[in-house]
Amino acid sequence: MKKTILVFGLLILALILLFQFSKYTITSGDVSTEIVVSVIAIVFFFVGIYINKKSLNKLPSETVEIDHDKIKDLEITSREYEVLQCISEGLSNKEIGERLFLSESTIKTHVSNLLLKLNAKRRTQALQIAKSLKII
Amino acid sequence: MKKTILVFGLLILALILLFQFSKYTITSGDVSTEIVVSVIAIVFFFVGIYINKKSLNKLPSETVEIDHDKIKDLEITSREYEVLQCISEGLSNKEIGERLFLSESTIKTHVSNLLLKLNAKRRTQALQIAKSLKII
DNA sequence: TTAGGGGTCATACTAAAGTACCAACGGCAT
DNA sequence: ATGCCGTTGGTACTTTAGTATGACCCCTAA
Repeated sequence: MKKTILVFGLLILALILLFQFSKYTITSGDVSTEIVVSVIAIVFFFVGIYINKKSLNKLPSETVEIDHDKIKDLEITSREYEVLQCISEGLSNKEIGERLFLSESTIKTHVSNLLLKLNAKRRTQALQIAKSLKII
Repeated sequence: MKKTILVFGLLILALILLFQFSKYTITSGDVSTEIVVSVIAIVFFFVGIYINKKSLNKLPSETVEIDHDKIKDLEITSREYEVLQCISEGLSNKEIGERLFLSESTIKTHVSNLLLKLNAKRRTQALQIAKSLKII
């Protein structure tokens, strides 16, 4: 946090200096206007990129597109997919049953089928596989 | 793709116009230098942000930064963290033990401590919590 | 040197997960 | 209408996960 303040402080200082410098050079006529304008443009262009990168790092922005075709390829049914989503939320079979108004037996059936279709031995492995396949 | 070319074409055109406009206004002296420089700075600042966003969208860029401070805050030890990573790979306690050359008992101890520290009831829930905390 | 923390391991137990098999119902296509 | 498939649910069982407790070792800070 202190580092961020320091960086931004130096940045603003540098920009003010650049600003004053450009004013001076343009009015004095030592350097051509094109070059000064170009320098300002380039500097602020990269400042924009830098600030943008910083702000993007703070938001997570998890843009993971779900591969619906893959789900169909694996012959995962809609119910099974619902159960898979519940598993990824860390719910137990009992809790999944309560959420979907089904018995724990049914959830076990769905989970077993899911493990077969995802070729997993455990629900945690199913999660890892499903993520690598961009299913969840 | 055609859209991208169109957008960039218009952008470059606008920038050239802005460039010429700034040259004209500075040399003619109608508008103060400060304002022209400010306009150029602001415009290129946002152009930088825009270009950066565009380029970032093209790469998938799974930039999930791990929050090491959080790990320390939760008092998760290095061994426990290793076990957590193994869990996220879908390994069983036995398999984790084999990978880390430890007994299954030890893994169970670490897992239990992890669940306490992450305030989770199950390993799947621990995964979900750890992900939300940007620990894994 | 002693207390505390991290790491290791064990036993004994309960709870949850997972497997196997069976059964029933409804929709849908041949 | 006959068969397939998805969905639901059950029983019975094995395996894995998780808890509780105690023990030992090593290192480090007080």
